[in-house]
Amino acid sequence: MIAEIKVKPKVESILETAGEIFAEQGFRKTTVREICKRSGVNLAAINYYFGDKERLYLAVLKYYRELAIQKYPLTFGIKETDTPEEKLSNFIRSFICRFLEEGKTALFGKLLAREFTESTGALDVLVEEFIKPTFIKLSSIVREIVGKKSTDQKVELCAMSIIGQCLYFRNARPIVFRLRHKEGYTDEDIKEIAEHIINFSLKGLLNY
Amino acid sequence: MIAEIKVKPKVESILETAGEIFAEQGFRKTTVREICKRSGVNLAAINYYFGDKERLYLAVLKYYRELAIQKYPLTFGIKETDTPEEKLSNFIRSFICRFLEEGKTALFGKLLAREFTESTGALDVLVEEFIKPTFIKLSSIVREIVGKKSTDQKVELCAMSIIGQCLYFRNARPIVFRLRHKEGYTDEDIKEIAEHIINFSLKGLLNY
Amino acid sequence: MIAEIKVKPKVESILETAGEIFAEQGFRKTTVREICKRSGVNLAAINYYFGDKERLYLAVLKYYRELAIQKYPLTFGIKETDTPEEKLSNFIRSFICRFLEEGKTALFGKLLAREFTESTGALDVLVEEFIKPTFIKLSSIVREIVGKKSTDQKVELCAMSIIGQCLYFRNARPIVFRLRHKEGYTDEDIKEIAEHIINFSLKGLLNY
Amino acid sequence: MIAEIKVKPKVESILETAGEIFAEQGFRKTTVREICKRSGVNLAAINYYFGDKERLYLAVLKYYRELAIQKYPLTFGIKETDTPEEKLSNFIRSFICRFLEEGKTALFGKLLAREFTESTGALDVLVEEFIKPTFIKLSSIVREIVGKKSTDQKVELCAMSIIGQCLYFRNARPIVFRLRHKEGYTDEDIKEIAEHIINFSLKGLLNY
DNA sequence: AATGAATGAGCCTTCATTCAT
DNA sequence: GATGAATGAAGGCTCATTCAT
Repeated sequence: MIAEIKVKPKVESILETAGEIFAEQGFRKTTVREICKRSGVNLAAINYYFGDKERLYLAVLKYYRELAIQKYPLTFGIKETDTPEEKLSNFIRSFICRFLEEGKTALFGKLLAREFTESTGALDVLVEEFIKPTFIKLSSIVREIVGKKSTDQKVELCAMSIIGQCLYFRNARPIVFRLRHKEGYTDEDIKEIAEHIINFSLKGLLNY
Repeated sequence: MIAEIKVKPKVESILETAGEIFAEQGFRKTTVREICKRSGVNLAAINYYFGDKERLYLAVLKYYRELAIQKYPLTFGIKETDTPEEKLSNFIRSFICRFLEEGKTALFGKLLAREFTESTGALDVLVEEFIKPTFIKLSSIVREIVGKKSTDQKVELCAMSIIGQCLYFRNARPIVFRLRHKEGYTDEDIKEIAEHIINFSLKGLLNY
Repeated sequence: MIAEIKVKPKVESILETAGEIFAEQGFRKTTVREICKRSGVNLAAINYYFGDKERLYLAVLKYYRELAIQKYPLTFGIKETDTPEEKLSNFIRSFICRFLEEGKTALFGKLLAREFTESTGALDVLVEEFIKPTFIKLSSIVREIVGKKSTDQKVELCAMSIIGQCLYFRNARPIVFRLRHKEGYTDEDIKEIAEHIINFSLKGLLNY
Repeated sequence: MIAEIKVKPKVESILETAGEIFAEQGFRKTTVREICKRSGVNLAAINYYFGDKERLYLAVLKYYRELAIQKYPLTFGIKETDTPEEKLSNFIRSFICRFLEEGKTALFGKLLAREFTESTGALDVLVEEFIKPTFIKLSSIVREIVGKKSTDQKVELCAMSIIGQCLYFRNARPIVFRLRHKEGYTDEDIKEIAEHIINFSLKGLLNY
């Protein structure tokens, strides 16, 4: 029946298209005209649904964040019964997947990465709601591994070393591909990268 | 003699100012108007000297790259007589300084970082002339440390782990500062970060 | 009974709100959005009830004209038994009150004043149905005072001199307040103005 | 010679055209597009020369004010040797001419009148620099006529009565023409109006 | 009868670029 | 060689209006 063909609500369609374009071109370069055109809606629609370009951008960020969290919950697939080393491994695997995999969730990573160099004011919320919790989670795992003797300062630096490695493969993608003469990560690549970071980091944490 | 007072050529003045603004605001947000105003030159000067905004940007990149290389040669302060571990230490210290220190050279780091997310076509040259040599240098050091048994693939991953850590502290600056409630790195901070990465990485490289 | 609580019809609610906003901001600056919002009706209601913004405006003008006439009939509180001088005095007092008093009726004065500088096509009707009768009334009073010797031309000029004075205190309000460093007319002010105009005009009419 | 044909500077051309349109349609209704089109300049010219629409408007006001003052100096053709009555007569004649005559100077009157009902923020300056001086001038003449016994308050009201009459014939123009079935004032009309107001007002001022 | 959703036209402004001198 | 004057293209946004229900 015709009635069953439920059209994807216009709002969602705009959010998705806008997300792609924002991720690809950045906030400034992106024009609302293009978003509307590619979404098949009127130029005034963005004003109608979101108020203005900036609030659309914030909505996009929120939308993709939800999507990302839904697929990769902030627990990072960690069970309380895991050993500290297992926890770290799971964290890294989950983190890597979240950001390196292609698809909608990777898009959030792209948007996030853009905020680092071209902050639009949305960064504060993102840090508070997304990055900080992740960082705290990782720090607690690191603490379990290095034990109580280490200073908080050192734990923090170690956590950053781990995050830094993971993000490099996502942020420096254009570089990596140029060095490797490739055009994308295969699932195999991703797995290999994750295992490497796990191995490298676990050793790095020894005797801290 | 009056004649000897050589005014800094207009071109150079534009390059410097433009670099600051590009680094601070990114390519798109930067307007030629602002560059001209802050350089004290006519609005048409940029088109006259450089053709257009994009070619000015490329010139800026080139200019600051020269400056950076001049201050921190691509040898990274490494002597052939150093032990492999010393070489790595020196490399990391040099790399960290190059990108974390404030001043004109750090500016190149900023510009570079922007290219990652907001590539303007200049990236190819930068990779070839700047990033690749750096990466090859680091890889050869890693190779010395892990020995000949390891695969090239593994060496490459290790090199990336090291670069990733170093760059995190520069690219994720806004995050780091938000997490630490600070506003910049002191010389002490930079030193501490460098030593941490050296320590973490040397252990990470064990038994590869 | 519930049924007896007769809600003020939506149409009237719109007319009142619209009148206030039109008077305050003028036709162009006023947006249908604001009218709808402040009236608590749907954005489409105005087009539904009135056709478009302009026809709403005309309806508003008509609505407030009725209200004004209802409160201050076009007789201007003049009795046929009054002496000509009493008639003029009453006319001026009534006219001044009509336009200087605050409240809904003054609102009509505001709308009218706007039509002078920002005519929307409604002026013709207003002149015919409202201004002309007033002017004819005043002219007949003036004629009674100056006697039959004077020309119609002169009578007309005198009537205009009187109207001009009255309107000045309403149209030039922003100026008057700036000159006097006040923010509105008190009842005392209005009375004083009326008496002044009566006095000034009666003398002005002598020997015409 | 071609060289002698001195083109009217573009800026002035814009000011003139803009003045006409602003006077005719008001600030809001006027579009920069139309101004540019009728001035034969590019759409961006207004931004280039004036910054934005509002600053263009202020420039227009200033331009026409200068023109008006140049033609009708603020002395109002009054000599110190005149009797008070002559001074008032000259003031009124000058004032009437200034605002009723057709042409560029009348345009300033139009713009001024608009500010009364559709103030754009420029009113403050206009009051201070133009209206207040005029009012003070008139008040001093009135004072000379009524003598020292009268209160300042009464002098002020009388001055307003005079101004009110004069302005009525300009602001209520559309009404006057509709009542008289005419389409403009002839020089004869203007003269007659002036003499009427002089006569009416001089008598009105008696025994104050 | 009444409305929430959606639209089209148009406006002001900005910006890189060009042109005449 | 260098610049002040001027421009064309495009962008974000606002607003009255319409349409499907």
